[in-house]
Amino acid sequence: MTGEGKRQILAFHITGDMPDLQSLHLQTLDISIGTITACKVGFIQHEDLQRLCERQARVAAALWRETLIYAAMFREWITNIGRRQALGRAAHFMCEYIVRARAMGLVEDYSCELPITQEELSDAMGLSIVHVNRVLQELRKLGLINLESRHLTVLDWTRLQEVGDFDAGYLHLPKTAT
Amino acid sequence: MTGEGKRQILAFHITGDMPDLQSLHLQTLDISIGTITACKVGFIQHEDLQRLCERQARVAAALWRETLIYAAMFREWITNIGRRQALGRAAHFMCEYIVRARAMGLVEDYSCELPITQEELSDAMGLSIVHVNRVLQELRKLGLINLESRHLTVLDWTRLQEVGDFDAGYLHLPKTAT
DNA sequence: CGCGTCGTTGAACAGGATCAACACGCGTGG
DNA sequence: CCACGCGTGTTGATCCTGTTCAACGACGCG
Repeated sequence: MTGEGKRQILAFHITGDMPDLQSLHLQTLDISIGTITACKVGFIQHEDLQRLCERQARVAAALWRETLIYAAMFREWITNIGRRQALGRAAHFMCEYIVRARAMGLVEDYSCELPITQEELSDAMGLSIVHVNRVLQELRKLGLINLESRHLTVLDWTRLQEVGDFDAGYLHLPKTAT
Repeated sequence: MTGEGKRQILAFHITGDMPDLQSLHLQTLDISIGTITACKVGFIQHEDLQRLCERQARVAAALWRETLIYAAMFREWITNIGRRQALGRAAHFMCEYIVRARAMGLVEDYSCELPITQEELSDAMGLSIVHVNRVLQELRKLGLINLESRHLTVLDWTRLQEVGDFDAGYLHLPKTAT
């Protein structure tokens, strides 16, 4: 939250993600984490994780890698918000979301759940609610996506990527998943 | 660089920083790194660093921590660009820069070198050059900073922080440095 | 049935972008 | 030594993308 009371959403975590890994080696938590759907959450104490990492360098490297990929996503969001205008920004978001969801096995035929309200989308993309609404309509009108009742279907993957100027490289997924 | 040819600067590194740590555990580099001043750069092979981290869990944790702090800065930039308007955005940038510079011992009396052109600033803050110019003038007119010939002086630290809605917590510096 | 959340729409507004000049300092080459 | 070009900073005018405000409709749930 900004001092002015504005919210910025920094990431959406999906099944299998470890949201709090970002603060593993930091004393204070500089963000807050919340759920937007019903969730099953597993907890691991930081101390336990740290002790594990001390003994198992391989595990440490894997988790470290995970945090680096999140950093790459943060960077991509910076350029998305800083340098792309609303339509491309939204398209880019949809591309990222569906690629990540697919990597978790949540996508069937370019179609997946998107349990995110337009208000949350606006706080993630640095736009107003009203404009998010209009941009989503534009994406629908262009025949790129179908989005209703929390369900996203990508109708034209190639063009959606073009509009969103999207390249999945920064997600560092195994090639089979892309 | 965006597909449209627009540039987004994601971070400025100063003396003592390790710019490429972000790709230590990633195969492909998804960003590019350049210098904007004359620099002395030391190189360490990723493999050497990885081997070191395998044997020295302490070192690994310290470097990992470093990357996490960068991730925290990326997050702060997202909210800065996404949710603050130009004046506050610039003020926030100046606050972050001078705090980081001070932690490296580069600040004397709220004053340090800022070898960054307005064009680079604009690409970092997601603004146009012209608007950066005007916003900097505004900060000067408000008596918050003095910025000329690559030299930044903060004239009113308290108010600059207020205008920039700045809290140094996310930089995770030792308390003595703040 | 009533209420809250979410999505949608229209109109007016504003923050910042874009375009086009120009000023200034500096290094380089003629 | 001077002219020139380049990078950088600055200014004014106009345009446009996205915000804000305000209202309404649809839906689900207690």
